Amino acid sequence: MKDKKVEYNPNKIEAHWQKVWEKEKTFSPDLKAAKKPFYNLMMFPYPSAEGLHVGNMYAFTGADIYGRYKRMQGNDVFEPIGLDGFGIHSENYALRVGRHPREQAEISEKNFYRQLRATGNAYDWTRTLETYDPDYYRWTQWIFVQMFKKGLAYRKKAQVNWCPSCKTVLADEQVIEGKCERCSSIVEKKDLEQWFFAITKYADRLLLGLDKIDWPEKIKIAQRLWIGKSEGARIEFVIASGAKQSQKETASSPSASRSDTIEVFTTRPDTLFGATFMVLSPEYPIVSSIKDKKVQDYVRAAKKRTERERIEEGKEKTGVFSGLYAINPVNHEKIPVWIAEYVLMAYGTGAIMAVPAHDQRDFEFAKKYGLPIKKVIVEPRFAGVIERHPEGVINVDEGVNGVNEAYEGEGVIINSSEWNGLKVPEEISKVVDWLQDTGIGKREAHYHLRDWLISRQRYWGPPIPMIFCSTCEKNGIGEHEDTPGWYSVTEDQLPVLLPDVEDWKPKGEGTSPLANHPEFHETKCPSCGSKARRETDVSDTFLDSAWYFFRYISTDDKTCIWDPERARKWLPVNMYIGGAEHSVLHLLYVRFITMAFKDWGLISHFEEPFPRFFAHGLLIKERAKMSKSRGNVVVPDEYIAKYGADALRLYLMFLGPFDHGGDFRDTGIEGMYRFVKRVWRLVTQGLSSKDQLSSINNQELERVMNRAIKEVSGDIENLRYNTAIAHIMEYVNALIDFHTKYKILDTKYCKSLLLLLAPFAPHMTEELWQRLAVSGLRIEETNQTKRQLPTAKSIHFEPWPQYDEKYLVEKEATIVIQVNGKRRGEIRIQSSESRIQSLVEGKARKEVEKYVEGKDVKNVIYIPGKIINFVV
RNA sequence: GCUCGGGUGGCGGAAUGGUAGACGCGCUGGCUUCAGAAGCCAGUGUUCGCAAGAAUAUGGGAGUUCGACUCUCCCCCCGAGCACCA
Repeated sequence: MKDKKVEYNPNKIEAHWQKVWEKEKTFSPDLKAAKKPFYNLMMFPYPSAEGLHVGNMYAFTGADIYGRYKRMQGNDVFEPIGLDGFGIHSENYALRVGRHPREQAEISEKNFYRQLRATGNAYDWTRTLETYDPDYYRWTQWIFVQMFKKGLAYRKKAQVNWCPSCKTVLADEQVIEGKCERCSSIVEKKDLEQWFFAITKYADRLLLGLDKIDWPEKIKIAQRLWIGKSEGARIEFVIASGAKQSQKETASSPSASRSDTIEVFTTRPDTLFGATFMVLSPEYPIVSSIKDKKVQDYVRAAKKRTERERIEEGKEKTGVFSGLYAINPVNHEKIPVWIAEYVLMAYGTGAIMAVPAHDQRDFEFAKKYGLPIKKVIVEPRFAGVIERHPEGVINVDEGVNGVNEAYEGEGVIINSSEWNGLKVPEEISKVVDWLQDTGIGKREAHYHLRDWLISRQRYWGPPIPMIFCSTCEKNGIGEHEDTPGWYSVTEDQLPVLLPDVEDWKPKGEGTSPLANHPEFHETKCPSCGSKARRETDVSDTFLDSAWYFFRYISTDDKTCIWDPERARKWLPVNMYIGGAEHSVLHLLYVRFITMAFKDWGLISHFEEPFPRFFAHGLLIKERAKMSKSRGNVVVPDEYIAKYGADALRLYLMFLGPFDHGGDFRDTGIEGMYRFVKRVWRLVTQGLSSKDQLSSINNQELERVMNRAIKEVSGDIENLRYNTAIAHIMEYVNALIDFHTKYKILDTKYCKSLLLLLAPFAPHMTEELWQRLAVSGLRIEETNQTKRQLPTAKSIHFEPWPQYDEKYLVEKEATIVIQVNGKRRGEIRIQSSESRIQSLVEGKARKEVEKYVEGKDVKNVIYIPGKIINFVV
């Protein structure tokens, strides 16, 4: 080439376009005027000062590509970014580096935003938000106040998860395998009074809503299991009179309203006749009133162990007889009441009816302590036998003695008077109806989901906007009748500012550092005016991130939580992309908060915040998750400096399917950098005018282009970026071959190539697009030192290329010939002829004569245009 | 223990009933160069063979089918989530 070569210089190009896009507000849609709003959102990042690593970049780039594709399809795409920098994650980082969280937040913010800019994502930089900004957390606090006003926020003394290292309580969702979600310390149980959000009131809606949303099945299943609905019945057992314990009424608990009965929850009311004993959890209220020394020793030993120890001690069940008896309400048998660890206070009523014949745990317990086992369900194949025994009593001991497991499968009820012959599980419902009619029990569902423990004994978070007045408490007055002494902070007093204090580190005494600051917590009661105290705990980080996408649409308006008109236009979020690790944390909380907003009338046209969610895979390094402690965190900066963000974006997306993640090894980046340079060279050197082309038959090229458009479009729509890039590469290879052969190339092929590549490599495609617009044909070195603002419309607003089916058909078809399913040859044939089977068969037959010769052709299978198989 | 993903060349992966290994990395040989880089050309699952060619091959085993990486059943291995939930 004689032309002056135009060198590819990614650093220069990328910095230039990033500046231009931000200055021109290229990716800041007019939220009011937009005609085709498309809210493209990536999961909220929390910034640490190590900053953004390639794992984050992997996720964000994948989300950005989708947004850019939607923009080129004519949508007004809104792609905001912000920082979830309030809360325990950020505070723990500040602790580690020994800097005040506020100071650290400033450093992290600057660094994180710088890195995010360098990745070239199409963020709307005019609408960033940070959760630690008082203009933001004012509304987080406002949400808390609304929760309190609607009775969804309440205080309760309960056994809660306590992380001894983070020195705070945690929600159930934040305990992973008995360990702290943040620091992996073993979580302890503590009896503390805390604030909760009543997410369980939404359990059924959270469950039902899953059927209506387009989320990965995996995530939906995880949420279903977490919500964990089990349907059954609550059944009351009366304690047999004659038990001489003095039963003092203990602290009122919903599960033990009366001390002379024991209520149980069971999913198998059909086995009630088989209940031969009962088991109470060691924490069950009446247990403490049993004076027996053996009982109290057992209970004390059990309580001393952590939950984790109890589980780790394995399947070996231990227990002690309480001395009490209860009456089985259906057959009036007197059955013993035991106390055992394997029954958990936290689930159901903390007491169970034990049916050893049909529950493996009860079975093991019964075997160990020699308790009776009564079979009340038989396998379906015995159904006929039961009909011949009107009493429904057959082989009571069959399958029990000498067998070492309970029968938990489906079957038919026996030994249960009028229930005999009912099929289970199909007819359990009839049993429950019967129990309801006779007043023995009532239909009930229980959930694994617990209320969301929202308070944290930490500094770096939004102070919970509540005030406690002991005077009012004494008088039994409060904002609600049932919350004496407690008042929410009035709206005009929000935000309750987090004060700058020196002793911000967690103390571990069950209170927040703010408890040491009277200047913060001393206040006046909003009702009676006497001395009162502010709540000093802060709220959970997950509350900050549970509503951020509402705020993005109105960051310019400080007078309301969001502009309702914009909400109607922009919400719900069209596409949400993030990690699967939040399936039962963030993604559940967000759905709950959104449903609450709907009930409060803040929104009306939706209650699922994310109708479409895509879970990307995890980018790992050397087969392990990137983490500071492993020392395998890869930062994108040096790669961007060396190869440019465009090459790195392409490399990351080419690694494998976006929902699978991948292992980051930098060997492949070189190859991708070469690819980017090849494209650059092709477009800068290879263009000629149309007239020169008239003599060359470029039908094949036309087909390749249309095919590329079709494949790339479909792949991006399904977020299959790796194959999209592969198809772009095939297209590039075809263009280079053509150019090598004829030395010319029609500009339109280069243009379509740039358009297809634009979402992946936004900077270099913009640069080439703009140069093409200026020069029309041949790109030469322009005066780079005096760059002007773009003269043409940004490539990122150009319409996405369309393909035409008619160019996709090949003139010649290759038909593979098989004999008995084995490939034996192939023929090429005019596409028009491929429809005529006899013709194809004849030609194919000749081709594979040596394999068919002298044999009977029993069958010929022909798939037009693809394959022909002779069966001999 | 239960639930959900996976298992394909030296590597990442493609192909969801019709030519297994697209696309890329790596590697081998060649061209170009003073040299390097970059670039270009050819090759690259395994076994036998100088070659033509043949056999064989998608964790293992069985099955359905004219035809199976793809569907069904059993087993092995890896990863993720939940876990004494009554």
